[in-house]
Amino acid sequence: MTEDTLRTESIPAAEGKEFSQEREDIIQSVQEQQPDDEILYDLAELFKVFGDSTRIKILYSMFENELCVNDIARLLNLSQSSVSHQLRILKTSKLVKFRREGKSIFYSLDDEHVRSIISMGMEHVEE
Amino acid sequence: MTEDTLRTESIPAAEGKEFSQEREDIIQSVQEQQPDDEILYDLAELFKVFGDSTRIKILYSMFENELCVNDIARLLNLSQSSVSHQLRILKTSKLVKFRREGKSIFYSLDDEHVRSIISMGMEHVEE
DNA sequence: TATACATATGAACACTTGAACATATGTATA
DNA sequence: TATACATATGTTCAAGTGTTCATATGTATA
Repeated sequence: MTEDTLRTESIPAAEGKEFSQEREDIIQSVQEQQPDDEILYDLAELFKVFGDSTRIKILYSMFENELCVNDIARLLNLSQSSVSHQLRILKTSKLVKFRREGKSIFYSLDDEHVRSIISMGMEHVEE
Repeated sequence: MTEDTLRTESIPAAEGKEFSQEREDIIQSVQEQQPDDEILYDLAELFKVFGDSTRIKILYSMFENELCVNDIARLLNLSQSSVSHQLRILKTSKLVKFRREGKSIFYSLDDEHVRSIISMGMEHVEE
């Protein structure tokens, strides 16, 4: 029973449980279920966009209304530049859409996913 | 018609649309609907936790199985230290729970909210 | 209790990022 | 087209953050 060089894992041979092999199987199973790294990377990038209080405030302000940049800036007491920068990020992530009306540009949430994600998060926070 | 000093807003008096006042009303309405800053701050903090690819990978690996620190480290090819650090963040945010079994500590997703949030994000990403 | 194993923690460092400021672009009107 | 308004963009900088390395704590067994 000299399995010392088999692998680095501890195998409690006395108990005969083969604990390590069980873990290996689970790890392999998880590995197969795990989405591609690229997708998980994109997923993290998505949440990263939600992970800033300024952007969350902006998103929430558009929960039921479309608003123009200046509206948001005054509403949240932010500089126009800051709002515009953040809106660009939200635009890039396809979280908001926009339409032009004269000199103003009206922004609104892009789809129901956005509302759902925020709502889910809210439920978790409000516990 | 010298309304120059009234306010900085442009009021197209010619059209008589009182555009500015309409915006003011909307802004006030949104302001009343907006949750407290503190809540939105917490919400952003929550999403911030999801907004890191390492943590997302860790969370996803526990989607259907409980795993110990070492499992995760090998599975995702991360250092034990890094996993432990990230798990602490996930623990603090109440996204994962854990139980001890001998020398190992098994982690798993804390509740269905976590799964829901990830799934919602996935839907958005997979478009 | 001495040892090995599993996990947690602390400190240092490189990297990322949001805010501010200045400026550019785009649009409507006189 | 000159002007004013609305929005967008580029740059700089301070603050925040993930990883690594070293080390500490906790647990089981000889």
